[in-house]
Amino acid sequence: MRLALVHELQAAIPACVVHAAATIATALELIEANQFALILIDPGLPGYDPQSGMDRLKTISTIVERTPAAIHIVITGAESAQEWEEVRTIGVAGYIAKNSLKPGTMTAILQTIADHGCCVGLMHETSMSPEVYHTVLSPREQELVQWMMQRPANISRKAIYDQLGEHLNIDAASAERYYKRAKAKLLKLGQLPDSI
Amino acid sequence: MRLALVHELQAAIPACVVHAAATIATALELIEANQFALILIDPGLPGYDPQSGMDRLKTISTIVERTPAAIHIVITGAESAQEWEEVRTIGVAGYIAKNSLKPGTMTAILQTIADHGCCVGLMHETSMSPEVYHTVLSPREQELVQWMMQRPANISRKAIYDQLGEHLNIDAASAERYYKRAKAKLLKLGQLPDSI
DNA sequence: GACGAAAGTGACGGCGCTGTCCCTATTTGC
DNA sequence: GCAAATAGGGACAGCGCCGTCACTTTCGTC
Repeated sequence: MRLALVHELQAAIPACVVHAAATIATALELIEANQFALILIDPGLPGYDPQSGMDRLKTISTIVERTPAAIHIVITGAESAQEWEEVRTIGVAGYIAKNSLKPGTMTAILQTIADHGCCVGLMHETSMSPEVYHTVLSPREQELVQWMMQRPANISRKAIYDQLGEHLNIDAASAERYYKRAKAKLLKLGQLPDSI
Repeated sequence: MRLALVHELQAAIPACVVHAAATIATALELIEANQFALILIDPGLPGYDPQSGMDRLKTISTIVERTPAAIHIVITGAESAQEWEEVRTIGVAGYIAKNSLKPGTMTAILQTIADHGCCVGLMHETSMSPEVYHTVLSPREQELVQWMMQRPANISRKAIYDQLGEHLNIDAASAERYYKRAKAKLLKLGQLPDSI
């Protein structure tokens, strides 16, 4: 889980160094030994950390107080607008619900913080369409299949190719070829979804 | 977060197809449209799902009842030995705490289920050493640096190379070269950690 | 002074993913 | 019927990661 966050961060910030801590104790060691520009805090479940009986708010404020030079973002599983208000007064710049953390969201969040000084929030899942992942497909192929499966019936495939070309900065023709290769792979392995 | 789980699964099971659902509603659609061999359930935070007021146990039992042919594993953030006992009687084969979910754990869990029929549990973090991730390093290099930083003072680097060679099925000499290349990269970019 | 452990550097083949280009049937719509 | 969209397959260069081989230098110790 930590790793997933690290990857999101690395995707959002090219050429960065990320330190991760499993417990509050190690986190406190880290912020004493290093100067961080950005700190993500996941307070974990209430009263979870075995090392200390600290609760969520105490955990957050402790870290924020000891690192006044850094920008702070709280990642939480149990989102709460009230908590967001509370941590905001402490000096936290962002508050993200894990549920709204899709690939790329981190980039957007950081951008918003950079622009509007601080302050971002939480939104609920909008796309509830199921997701399918095939190990035989490369990431690009995977993405193409994903997009194509979400295509509304009244839109031509060609339009999707164009969209994708723009979105990924590649030729629409290349996008087309990706999709075809992906489909061929799935067909050969008998993993052809009905929805294609 | 879902993605992280999917990746763990894909790493554990070569050549598989993974379906993922963001909500119980979509999950129920999926299990009606497909025949699954393995089902991971993350009941989420208590009373979280906006679509239904189902609580954790109800969510789990609903899914288990409707898919008698599948093996079920529950992934939870708020681990509880009592809950594990409860879901076990329902027919759940595994119970994993998110905190003990390190890369590779999934493989071990599935192996244990395959061997011992069912039944796996939860253990707390043992290694609390901090983790560092550099975008400039390739995964292999990253791993090498990680290992080397955890080296006890009384063990020669050569011994680590041998360990790694065995662990990764590569030449100890190659491991040595990886480490050196990684160090060179970090040095050139001024990101040299003190602990090397 | 000699010898071995450790450090630093350069180069190479293999492989998979990416993005591109080209060519041919079949189906769909006007 | 004709044109455009859809479907299918084959080839290629670039690039990064992986694993390997070889060579030089520095340091500490015996």
